[in-house]
Amino acid sequence: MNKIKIATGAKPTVNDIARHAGVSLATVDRVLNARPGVRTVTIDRVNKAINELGYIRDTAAANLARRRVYRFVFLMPGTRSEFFDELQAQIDAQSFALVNERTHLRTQRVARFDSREISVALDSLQSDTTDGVAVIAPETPTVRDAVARTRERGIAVVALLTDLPSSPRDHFIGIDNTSAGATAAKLMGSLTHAESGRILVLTGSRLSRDHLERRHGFDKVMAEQFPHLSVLPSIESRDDNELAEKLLPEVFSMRSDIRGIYSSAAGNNGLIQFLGSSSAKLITIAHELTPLSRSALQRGIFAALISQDAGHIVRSAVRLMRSTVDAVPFNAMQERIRIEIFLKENLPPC
Amino acid sequence: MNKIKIATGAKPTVNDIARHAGVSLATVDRVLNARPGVRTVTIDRVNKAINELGYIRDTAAANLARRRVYRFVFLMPGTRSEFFDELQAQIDAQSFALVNERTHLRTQRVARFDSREISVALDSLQSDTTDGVAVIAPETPTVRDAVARTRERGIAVVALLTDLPSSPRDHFIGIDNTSAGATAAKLMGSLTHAESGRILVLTGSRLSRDHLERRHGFDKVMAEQFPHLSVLPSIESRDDNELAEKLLPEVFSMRSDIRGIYSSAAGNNGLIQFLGSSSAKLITIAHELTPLSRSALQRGIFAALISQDAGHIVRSAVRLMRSTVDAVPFNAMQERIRIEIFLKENLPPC
DNA sequence: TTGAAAGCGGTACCAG
DNA sequence: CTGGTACCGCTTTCAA
Repeated sequence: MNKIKIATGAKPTVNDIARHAGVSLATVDRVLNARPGVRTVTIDRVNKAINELGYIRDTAAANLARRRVYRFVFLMPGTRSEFFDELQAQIDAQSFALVNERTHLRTQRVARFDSREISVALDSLQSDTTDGVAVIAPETPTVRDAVARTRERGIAVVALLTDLPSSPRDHFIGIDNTSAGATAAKLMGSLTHAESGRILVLTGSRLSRDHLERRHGFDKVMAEQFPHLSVLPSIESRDDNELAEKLLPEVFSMRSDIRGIYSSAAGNNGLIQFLGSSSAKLITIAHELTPLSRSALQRGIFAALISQDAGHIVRSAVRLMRSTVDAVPFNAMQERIRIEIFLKENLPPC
Repeated sequence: MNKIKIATGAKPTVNDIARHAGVSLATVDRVLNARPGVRTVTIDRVNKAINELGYIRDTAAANLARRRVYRFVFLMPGTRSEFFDELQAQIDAQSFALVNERTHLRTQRVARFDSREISVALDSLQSDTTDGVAVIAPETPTVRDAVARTRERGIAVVALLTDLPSSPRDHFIGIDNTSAGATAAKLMGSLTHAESGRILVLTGSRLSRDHLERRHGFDKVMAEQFPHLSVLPSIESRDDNELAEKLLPEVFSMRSDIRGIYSSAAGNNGLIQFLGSSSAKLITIAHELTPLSRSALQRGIFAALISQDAGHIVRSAVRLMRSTVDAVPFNAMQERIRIEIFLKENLPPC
């Protein structure tokens, strides 16, 4: 069975391989890194030694000798939101923590959440200064082509938050938004003990794939499991103030049978303001754990929160870009971003 | 403000420090590692250079030169359960993944979940073969003393799953079980739409601190928020079969007003068996995402699951043991284990 | 097609 | 108390 691998106690090194195969260090290295200029017979000898000794390359030492550094950029929409701020904070934190892992992070913001601008930004990335990019972008042909060009230049591309399945991105890091919407619906239906009534849905940009998916998942579960509650058409506002001061008061003055609100967008400021001053007894479910939403949950203004961990997303993106450029495998389980549910009871401290 | 740190582009190395301070490499190393035999004035010169150049030590290179290896052991109760199996699987997976991070993991099982045996196992750990231990143990004076002795021998000790707050353990890796119980209660109360009725609680060992805490958190929230549902005294069984074949049928034959079951223990096998064959319409909430519980959730036998990520726990334990032995800081946010809530809708695929 | 030797950023032993 | 130097495991010229 295990006649392979002589357990000498110590892990074999390139020197052991060289000696065992009767070649020099340089040749072992050539084989290890698939460099040209080695006879097939020699390659075989080296590989035989590698297998027999059970050699595993020490990546830390290799990176040291190679003076390898990873230069990654996070391409983010200029749109401000508490969640993007949190993401930015996590990038900065990692950026600092990663200096002694030879990994450099930088953030680049494009003015708007716009295919054209994002594609220009992607095209401006040079492979001699950038090894990988994590991009938050809508799924459009323009973006798809820019992603393809970027990868062709030898830059790893990972999609953040919203997937680009039609693009040749290397990985997607984020949640399944259809499931997230479905989860919100299940919570909404369970927490609302009314016999009947309506549910209001607040959405971000109707153009954004993730919001559509959330809405879709939400509607499906509401219809299937909670038919006594009917879901109103989405309302979309350009900014938080407009929502609080105009749209919401308008809707509530017209209808008195609204039992719950599902806010699938990122900004909750206006909503929280409105709820704080309103006397309506509502079940409100929103997305993303932020200082504002945490406080709303704690005060009972929000009933539940669906979230994705910004720190995890950033760390995952870095690991995946690294494993892409190194062409090494990664731990799929560790990189899976969870759809987190927060109630007041399981809110992490601090 | 930032007159410090000359941005030469490249990160300064020990050589730069030595040159800048006008001393040798060896002296820089002595200062860096707080080794004796350096004049205060020289120490100051070196530290000045370190600050001026903004030196950050390359841990990978240091570990290479030092030929440092980390040898950690996971001390687990022999008690089998799906969750412990998952934990074991994650340890094995990490063990493999960590070979080229110079980290060796091994598992040691004690026959029973017993203070005495655990303390004997801890005492048998030698600091020349072990750098750290992650231990799952009940909080007793015996364990506390063994933990103290182990740390005195220079071995890092972290508590897994159940905290040992009165022990001098270096870290606790796990969830707040009181909050976990509270979360279960909130879900139970929300998902049970009955006007009145009783809730059955199944517990593991009544001796285990985490089960007591879960029960406590559960009772508190039930009493405060759902007074129309009354919680029955815990029932505890020695094994899963006994539960399914004797205890549960007995209870249900005596009471017809049971609306929900909260299983705070780890084993769900017997419970699932019983529920599968029973016709009672119940809301059941259990702990830990495992193949069995996942399937039960998917089939609607369980309404919700409270869980903690075994992979995360193992990775966290390793990182914390490492940062303890190296006496370097760690990222508290990353090490915080979340109280995860799973509904059918947000179950991760696969 | 192959090998010798000089590092990468640190550590640690030995001499002075 | 301080400096010189070999070396950790691997990569990379430069010659042969």
